[in-house]
Amino acid sequence: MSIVRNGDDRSVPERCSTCVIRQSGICSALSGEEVTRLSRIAHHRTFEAGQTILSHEEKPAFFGAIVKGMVKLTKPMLDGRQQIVGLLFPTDFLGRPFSRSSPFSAEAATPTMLCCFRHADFEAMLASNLDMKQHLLERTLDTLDTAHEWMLLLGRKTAEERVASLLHLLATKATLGDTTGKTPRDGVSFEVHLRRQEMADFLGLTYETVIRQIGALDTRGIIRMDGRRKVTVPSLEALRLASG
Amino acid sequence: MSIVRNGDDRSVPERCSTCVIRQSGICSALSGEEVTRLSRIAHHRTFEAGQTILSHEEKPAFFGAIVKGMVKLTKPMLDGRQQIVGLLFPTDFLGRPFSRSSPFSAEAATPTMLCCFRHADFEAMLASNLDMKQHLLERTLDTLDTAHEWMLLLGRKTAEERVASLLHLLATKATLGDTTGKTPRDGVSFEVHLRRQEMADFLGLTYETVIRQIGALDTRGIIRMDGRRKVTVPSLEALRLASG
DNA sequence: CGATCTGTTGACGGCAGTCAAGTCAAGTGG
DNA sequence: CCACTTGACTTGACTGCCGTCAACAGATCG
Repeated sequence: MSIVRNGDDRSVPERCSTCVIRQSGICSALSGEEVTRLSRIAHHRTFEAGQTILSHEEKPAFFGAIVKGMVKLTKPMLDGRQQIVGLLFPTDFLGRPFSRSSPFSAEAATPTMLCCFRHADFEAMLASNLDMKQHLLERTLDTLDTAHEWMLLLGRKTAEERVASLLHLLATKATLGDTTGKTPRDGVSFEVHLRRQEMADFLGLTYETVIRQIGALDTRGIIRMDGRRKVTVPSLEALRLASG
Repeated sequence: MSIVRNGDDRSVPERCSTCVIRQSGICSALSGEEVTRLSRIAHHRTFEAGQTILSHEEKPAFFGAIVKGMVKLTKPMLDGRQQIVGLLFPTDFLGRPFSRSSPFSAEAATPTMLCCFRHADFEAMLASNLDMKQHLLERTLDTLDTAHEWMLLLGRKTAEERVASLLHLLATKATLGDTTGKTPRDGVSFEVHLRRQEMADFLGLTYETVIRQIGALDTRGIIRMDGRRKVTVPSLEALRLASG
């Protein structure tokens, strides 16, 4: 095994065919033979929590697929206000093809592993592989749908509904991690890896308000906090109702 | 000329090659020969202001490109709150390919003309025409970028900054209509075709607040209102600064 | 054991929402 | 032509949700 430095692990994925995101990542559009070709231009990189992956307005060096962890996309204002415009989870695609500069910056929210492709390599592959382009188009359309959902949240939902929405999203993503295949009817537990300030930046609130609304949801029995990070949701349906 | 009924003008565009959006619409990805093919499956439809084009959660019957007018995309909540998640202008693409149902409803905000393609026809054309798919992908990525901009607005901007941002957008779109080719240094005038409530639904505010912030921008000299719809912007740059 | 970062709680204030009149413009019908 | 209606817009008074400011608690680490 090669030594892994943060953000700079150049090792080639040993076998794309056994990769955890092979079935649903951008590479799922490829045939077995093509994946072999892909493995030649792909390399894994790891990032610590808090480490910057792409900087706003800079030309990005690479594209990537999230293999493990969570990535947040943020847009800044001149005076320091900022908004998180996207959260990426395993199999999600990171990067902005066909643009000179990234319209957002990307930061690892948890320890993260990416499967990266150099800019030129990836766009060449896109040009020659139609299924991959199709896959990327469908992914982008889905991302646009979720962006619209969050616009509804930011424009019209109350603070409590916003916090409930975020926790519902995180609960859902955490459940997906389980390979049991069934949705648990009662009791979902998971860890919130976002700090209060990050939750606030995602929800268009202040971190004090996030804290208070978490408290309110706890009091109402819709969630149960166990320490600062562990959340238990007795009923996903109740949480969904609370999210508007 | 055939008789045009609202929303039901089935006439074939006489000559796509002379269409106002030929240079930059979805059809700009097509060669001269292909456009001839396109003109066989395209038909124009007109809509009055306020008329519904696509209903939320219903299977859309067609896709289209905006030829003239303005279309708003809205997402509703169960209790009546709603958020406008997109405004479409000439050359913009309307519809959600690869989805059984539309995640938003579309309504004509002004008298509007669309160039429509039936669902099946369009997806067939998309499958066989790679440049068209490429064009749609790039358009979708651009749309996603603007959605991110509006998330920043909805999450972090003040009421005055929001109203200024919308007026700046409308001023810019109105200027594009001019074929002078140059950006006017001083004095842009245009009509706001959105009602106050619609502006509020786009900005995540109430219509009373929109009215007050328009008044505030007028008082500050950043815009000048002439009646209820006519807006004059002495300096686009000043308006941009006021929009955060 | 202090330094630092994150999270929590309380007091207070302001921006924007809510509620309620009232104005204006356009249309309708007697 | 005028009374009446309707819908969009405007203005004012008041409220409250959430932001601001500040103090404090816990956790982690050198």
